[in-house]
Amino acid sequence: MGITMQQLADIARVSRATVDRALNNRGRIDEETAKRIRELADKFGYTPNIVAKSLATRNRQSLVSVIINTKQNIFFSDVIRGIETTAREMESFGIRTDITHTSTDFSVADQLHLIDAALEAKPNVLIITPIYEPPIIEKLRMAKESGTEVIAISADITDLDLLSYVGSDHLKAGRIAGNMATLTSSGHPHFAVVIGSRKMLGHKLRLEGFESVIRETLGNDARISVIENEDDNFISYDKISELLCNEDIDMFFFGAAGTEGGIKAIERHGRHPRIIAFDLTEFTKAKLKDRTIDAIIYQNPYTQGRRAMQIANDYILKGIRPGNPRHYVDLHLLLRESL
Amino acid sequence: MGITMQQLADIARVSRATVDRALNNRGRIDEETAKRIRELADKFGYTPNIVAKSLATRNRQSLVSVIINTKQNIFFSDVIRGIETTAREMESFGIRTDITHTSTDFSVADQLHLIDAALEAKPNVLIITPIYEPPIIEKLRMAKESGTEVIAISADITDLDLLSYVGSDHLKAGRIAGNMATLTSSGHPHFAVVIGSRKMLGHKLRLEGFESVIRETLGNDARISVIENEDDNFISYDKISELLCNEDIDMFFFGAAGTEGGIKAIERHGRHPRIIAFDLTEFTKAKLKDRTIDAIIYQNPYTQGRRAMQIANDYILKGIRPGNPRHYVDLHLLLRESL
DNA sequence: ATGAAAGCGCTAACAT
DNA sequence: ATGTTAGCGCTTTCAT
Repeated sequence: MGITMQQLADIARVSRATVDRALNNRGRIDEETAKRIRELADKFGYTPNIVAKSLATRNRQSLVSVIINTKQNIFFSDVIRGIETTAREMESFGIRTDITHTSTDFSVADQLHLIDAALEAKPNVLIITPIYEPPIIEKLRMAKESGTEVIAISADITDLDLLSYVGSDHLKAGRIAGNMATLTSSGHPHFAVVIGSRKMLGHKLRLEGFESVIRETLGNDARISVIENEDDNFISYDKISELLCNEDIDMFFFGAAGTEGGIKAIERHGRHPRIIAFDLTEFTKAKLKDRTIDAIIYQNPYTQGRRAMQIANDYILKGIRPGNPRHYVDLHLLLRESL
Repeated sequence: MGITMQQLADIARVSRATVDRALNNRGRIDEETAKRIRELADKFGYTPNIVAKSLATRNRQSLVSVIINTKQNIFFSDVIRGIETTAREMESFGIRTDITHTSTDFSVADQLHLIDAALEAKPNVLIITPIYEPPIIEKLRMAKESGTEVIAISADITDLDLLSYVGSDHLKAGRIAGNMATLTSSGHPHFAVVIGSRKMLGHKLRLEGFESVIRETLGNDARISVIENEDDNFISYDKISELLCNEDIDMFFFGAAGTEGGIKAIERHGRHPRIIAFDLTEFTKAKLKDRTIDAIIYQNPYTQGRRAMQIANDYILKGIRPGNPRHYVDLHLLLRESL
């Protein structure tokens, strides 16, 4: 435990207020004394007591605003749980959290409105799953200019100076799936990768990751078929049914939505290819349990929510900006016995 | 944000001190008023501000003592990192942490001495990797009686009323390894499980977990050979060399130490069985990278350290005792691409 | 440019 | 049995 502000003030023969001015660059202080105090602080290893600090500033209520879609996906309800748990812990520190749940898929215009509404309250940090469109990006840029830092969660935005992106490394997720695929197959396997669309960055990256590992490991001994199902279970069902009529697939990698339709098609067809899926839903969990699915790549939604909040809190409480603005949450490979 | 203690006092028409007495059972108060205040607190949803609380009690310095062996295993240096990181965060809350590193394998007598030394300072919580011997258990029981709660980390103790055991579920670890084994083999596989000794609880459980999954999944189609290497690399090398001369092993599961010797034997022999190992060391990491090892079961040592400290802190700061005294940290299955 | 003093929500020693 | 008061380490307003 280092020295206190009062002790430092005594050493420097000034008052606490002066130490405060020197260390927090509040101006109205002689640059000489300021420098002297800073050196002394350094020498004696002074570190502010964050508990006392937040007690003192608790009237100056900080605010974190969160805009996230609840219903679209079970994934997000776990993200929200992570956010809420952390929010409760931070209340004692005088940090309030305002969560806007959006219950349906929303348009760019909708999200713009929500952002505007959230910014009214002048939050210190805005946590959002942004739609990747120019008007949104522009709006978020303005938010930052007016003093609200932005954290993108679960969906990245590259052309904006974010406080952080918190989410998963999709390329890596694809590589892990590919790694598992090579371990669980032999001979000249034929793999099928099912995604929503190559136009979606996350999906595209997962596919690339998968393909690259397969090529590096098996070269041309393996074949890869790609199915784009527009995240729709029925398209998924139809396309996979068709594929199975013509080809002998050894393993499926479901890299996005439409897993249920796809697996239904596989079951109807009566074969037992290996299956790797993405994310833990009621459905994938049940299918992992009954051994239909062999492995699941898990993106840790709860942790994503928690980390985003922790980054917001560290920024508000200690003024810390993360060294690396891309915060990738660990990806886990779950087997039946991991549950 | 709920109401403050002062507000509650005003509502109840008493002083803050009385509210304090009522809510913290400090006695010297009329049972009637106490009850009335508790009801009021409930009604208005009063929750103590933990920040103010710890500021107020920071002179009453709480202490967490830690006894852990550093050098024996890289595993523990990660546990310690987790402990130290959390310790630093808690300093502002007036919780000091005292870590005793023990640099070599130690005897029961050594550990008894260390416990005695640690207890001198009357810590609120003692975090320790206990040796499972009666004198140690007896000593820890006394610690608890004299007001020091005990957290066992990475090694469980069953016949003692611990604040918590933090570590991994060895049976589950074995089952995950078995699960991976079934996924990566076909036909009538022959598995070899390498442990230190069946006499060590953790090793025995991992073996049992592995065997049970294999039996459930493959029945008698699979064969399992067990090797006990006394955690010694040379014994490991010899026994595995011998095994490989006589048998055709499809997969090895290294469930404890002696992995390096064992893998050396396998490499000398020139075969390429699948290999699943335990824990992330420099060696296993390198072998996972170069594809000698296919998968690693990871016990999250860092998280173990962190969780143990969090449990200690919650107990000290909020008086919370975990509902379940067995806190199992998530087990992760790592592939080459997970690194 | 610097200091004094009040206050954040709580605990604890000291009255009454 | 209950109240008063002085802190805990910091920020902030108001004097000087």
